[in-house]
Amino acid sequence: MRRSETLKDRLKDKASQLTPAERFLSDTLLKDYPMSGLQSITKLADAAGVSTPSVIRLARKLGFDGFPEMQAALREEASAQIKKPILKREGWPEGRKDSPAFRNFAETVFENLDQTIKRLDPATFDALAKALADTQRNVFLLGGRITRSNADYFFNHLQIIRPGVTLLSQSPNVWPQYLIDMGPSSVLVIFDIRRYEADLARLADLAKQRGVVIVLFTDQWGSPISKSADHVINALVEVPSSWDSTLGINLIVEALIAAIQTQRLEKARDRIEALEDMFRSTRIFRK
Amino acid sequence: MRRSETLKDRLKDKASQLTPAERFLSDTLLKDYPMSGLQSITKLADAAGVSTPSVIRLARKLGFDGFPEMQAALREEASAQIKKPILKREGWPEGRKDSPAFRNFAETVFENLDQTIKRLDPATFDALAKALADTQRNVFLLGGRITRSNADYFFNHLQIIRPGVTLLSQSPNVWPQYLIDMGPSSVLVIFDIRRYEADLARLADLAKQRGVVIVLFTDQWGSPISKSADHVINALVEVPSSWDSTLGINLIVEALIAAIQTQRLEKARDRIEALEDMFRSTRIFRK
DNA sequence: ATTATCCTGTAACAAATGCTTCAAAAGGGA
DNA sequence: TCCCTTTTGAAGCATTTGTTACAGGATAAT
Repeated sequence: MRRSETLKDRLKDKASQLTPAERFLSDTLLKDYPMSGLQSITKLADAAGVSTPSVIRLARKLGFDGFPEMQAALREEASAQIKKPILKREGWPEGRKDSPAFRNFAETVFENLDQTIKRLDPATFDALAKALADTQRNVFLLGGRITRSNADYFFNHLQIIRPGVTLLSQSPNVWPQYLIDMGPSSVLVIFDIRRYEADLARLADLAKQRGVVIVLFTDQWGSPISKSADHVINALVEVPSSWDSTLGINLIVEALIAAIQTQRLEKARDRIEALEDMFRSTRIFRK
Repeated sequence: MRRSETLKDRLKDKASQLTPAERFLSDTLLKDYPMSGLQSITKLADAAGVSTPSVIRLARKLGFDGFPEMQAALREEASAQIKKPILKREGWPEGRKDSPAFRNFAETVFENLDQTIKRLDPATFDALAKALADTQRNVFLLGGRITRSNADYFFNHLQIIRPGVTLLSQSPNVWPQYLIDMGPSSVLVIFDIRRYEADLARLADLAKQRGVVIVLFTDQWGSPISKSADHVINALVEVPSSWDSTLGINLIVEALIAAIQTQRLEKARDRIEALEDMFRSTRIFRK
């Protein structure tokens, strides 16, 4: 018997061989499919007006070892049905010679991105874009040991788009110098994923006391900073590797950059042009 | 607003007040929502890696009397969700309020990643991983104005995994100091996407003359450096934004990191442990 | 350092669940 | 009608589940 057979199908196949009591059950199972089958055996039996042994007999008749097995199959089935990805991709091309490890890695990354978007609260995203586009607010960014590059990437773009953006140094002992300039109209963007860093949490607390708006980019489990943060972005980071993947974080960062840029389109354009001019006139290495 | 609150919402509302164990649970619940919550409390606890009492505590914190109550609510919820949209099941979930711009952006990124992988030659990937795992070779990395963060990200990980890794300064006028140490057994990894930078090409040429193996991460059109590069990775970077997306590059970088790490597993482990020790003994900011 | 607080898992327990046995109904031909 | 087969639920049992109490362990505060 192949595994891909759905419970519905099995019921239909055996329909003619069912006893009256089993028919009641089948009816109940199909009535609120598949949820009715996910209750306890007692509740299901009651709902169908039969006894619990009848349920077990049906499960066996359908080819399962017992009721829990049937329920597990049902759960699996429903899970597969519900779990439609937002972002779907076609399969791998035939005849590719890349390693299973690579495929596995890539597949996981895709799922992570999908889940990251699913868990993202659109309101949070919009609020974030708005706050970061507001030039009345100063923006400070800081990453951890691994996420410092993500912070840098965000900083790099933000700095081009708008004024008042600062990337904090990696050395905690100079943070106070930045803290002194933070206030209620400031935004502090912190990146902190697994192996959460105590120093970052400490800084977040101090900033919080000064009324700073705190934005946190973290993993699916959430850094301790979640407690004091005003906005939290949870990105899935787990991949088959000794290292975590920050692609989910990058996705949101890039989307934010696009949104912010759009919000201050005209102003940003002038700024960028001015920047280009300066770049052109300060080349050193040339020729 | 009372009963209609979904478990997902409750989790989000209380997210900041959750303890670590509860965060693991929350993650597990959301991962295969809502099916993961329909198992027995034991299975759920196991899947999340916590104890059963923690599950009950979470259920209570979310406003339920106990685990069965929470499960019943979940079942109700799932039942409603399944029987409602018979047709419109795929794509973005109903009732999401995010902007069309965001959707568009996310979908484009996904296609880019997909295409980037399709265009990647597995042989190139393997050759790259092998070369970068070889400690006989010195590795130098350098990015452009935007891609410097990607270079930094790669550098950050490589440096932890293996010795002999150098990130070149952004200032072209100090590059000669690095060039002097490059030879036929060196690898130079350059990131150069649209708005290709002449300085980078110049450096690549000089390095090429010294027999350096040149690895290039670029966009779909290809930086001029492609000509002198030994290995080229083309990532799609175009998104509905004023800025290019470097997610494709990051994907390959992360996959490479995983592959390299795997290749020198034992040696890397010792190195990482030694690093951890040093980190622990050099904390400054604490208290 | 020491204390207090919070977090979390172990262990014990009660309450169900899932299953087996068995005898009573319910048909179904002679 | 009788006898035989099939179907069914009641009762009892072992397991598993959901819950409580408690104590070790981690954190933070003093």
